[in-house]
Amino acid sequence: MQDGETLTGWPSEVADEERPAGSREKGLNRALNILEFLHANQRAIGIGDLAKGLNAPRSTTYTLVRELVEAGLLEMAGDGNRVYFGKKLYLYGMAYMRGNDLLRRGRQEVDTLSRETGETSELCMLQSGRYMIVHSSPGTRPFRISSATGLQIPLPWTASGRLLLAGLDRAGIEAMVTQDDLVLPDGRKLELDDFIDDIARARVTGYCVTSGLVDAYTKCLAAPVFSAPGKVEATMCLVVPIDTSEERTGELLALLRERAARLSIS
Amino acid sequence: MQDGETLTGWPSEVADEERPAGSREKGLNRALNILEFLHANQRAIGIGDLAKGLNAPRSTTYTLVRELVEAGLLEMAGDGNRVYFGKKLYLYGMAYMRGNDLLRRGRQEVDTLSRETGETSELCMLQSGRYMIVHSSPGTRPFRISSATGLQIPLPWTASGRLLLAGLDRAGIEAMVTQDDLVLPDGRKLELDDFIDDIARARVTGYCVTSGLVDAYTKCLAAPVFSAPGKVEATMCLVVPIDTSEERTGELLALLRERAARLSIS
DNA sequence: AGCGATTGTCTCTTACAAGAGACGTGTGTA
DNA sequence: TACACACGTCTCTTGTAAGAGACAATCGCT
Repeated sequence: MQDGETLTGWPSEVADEERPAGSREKGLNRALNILEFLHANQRAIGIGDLAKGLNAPRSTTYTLVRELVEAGLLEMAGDGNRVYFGKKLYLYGMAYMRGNDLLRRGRQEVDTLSRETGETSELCMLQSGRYMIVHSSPGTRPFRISSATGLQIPLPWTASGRLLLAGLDRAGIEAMVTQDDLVLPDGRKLELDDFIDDIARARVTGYCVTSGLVDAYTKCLAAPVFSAPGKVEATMCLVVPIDTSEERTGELLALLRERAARLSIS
Repeated sequence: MQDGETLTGWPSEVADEERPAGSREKGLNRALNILEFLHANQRAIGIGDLAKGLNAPRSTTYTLVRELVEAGLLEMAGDGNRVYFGKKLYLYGMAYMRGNDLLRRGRQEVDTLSRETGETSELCMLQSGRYMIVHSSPGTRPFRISSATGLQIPLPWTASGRLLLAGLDRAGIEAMVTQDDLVLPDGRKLELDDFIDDIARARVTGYCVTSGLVDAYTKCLAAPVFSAPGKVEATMCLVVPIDTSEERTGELLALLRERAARLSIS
């Protein structure tokens, strides 16, 4: 470890999953873990630290990193022995965006919305069963509420989560949330049944508002983006201070729903 | 093959390289080839076609695709059995951009420059020894000269190529170009010595202009972006009609060099 | 200088993933 | 109805890549 800092944000999915023993691990998985680890830490990491952080043998890690660097998925960072994402990933990412109308237009709508309202606005999607902020535009308030794009958050913590699951039946929903997901950051525990009720309500009303869920100061307004009738592909949401007036909340919600609906005509 | 179309743009690096025999291939490499293949074709591809296109066994391809989809690097495209890039790649790509000042600022400069001049403007870098368009902004002419980002082009075909190699000695340059690279699209053959002279001249003057190299109708103006004194990290370039007047060319070049210099202060 | 920790490379073994191929199903067409 | 061809899944074998560990070189500390 170059600095005293411990490696925070260790994604539990990366390291453990079901681990039969100290058995061998496939190279591809190791490589995927490396990418995930770099993403979680958002900075260049030394190869040794990478091996430590992932419980991977040093020799293997060196080999993999070399291959990934040659392929252009990783690059050696300036000072010499640290690695971070490479140009190839940037290119693939741009290709994804080009090939994905919804994402491309969604980013624009979110940027516009946050400029018009001054509030933080986000585009969210499901990513392998978890809620994910795909694009976020910070807004102009003196104290911004910002969250990193790519952050994965338990579905029950968010308004968007309630909408994203609106297409599923009870069994489907249960399969998507673990017991841990129902525990909020401040320790409160949600009831699964309440959550399912929320989802049903969100499906009917076509929007969802939550207050003080992930933290005590914010309210979250979300509206669904449909890729097909009944199929929620994404959500747009606004993150506003919890003391925002009823009236303004109503205005914002109407605007948000209009924009989300516009995105849906795909 | 779903449609009658043949798979064009088969990247020769992907399929052959040195192939000892019908020997086994590492899973990671196969996966990297899949990504490269999708990038070359810029569209969703069926798993069967993927296997064909990469000379990979069908069973292996199914397994790999499943793993990559689970990891989020790939996604099943709408209709069911085709795959394309996934959200994870988008996120990694954005992380790369965030972590890379030069790229982030370079994109902005390029966009600005193309808006101000109305000409096509590009940001170029070296990517594992090849010239690559990292970002491109189309300009406002009725007939646009556009090239896909991520396209890899032989270094001797471009003005930027001459600048990107400005930091290398003769041996270094020779290592970067093959005989094939010296043959232009219209069949003309460049002399290696002429190319090396061009590079030396570009190093001294701090810019490079080429006319009618990749095609007969365009002129290419390029200026270097330095990451350290003498180290060319990228180039900005303008693609203009070949009959652009001396005077306007001079103006554009001056503007281009100013902007590239601004990027260099890093 | 003396010590411990880290870095990058290399060798050798064996656990296991890549691949061949069979199977059942679905789809288009003659 | 029969045929040819794709798709998706499964099983079994064996070639090989993951991993353990040794090594020299370098770094940072006292």
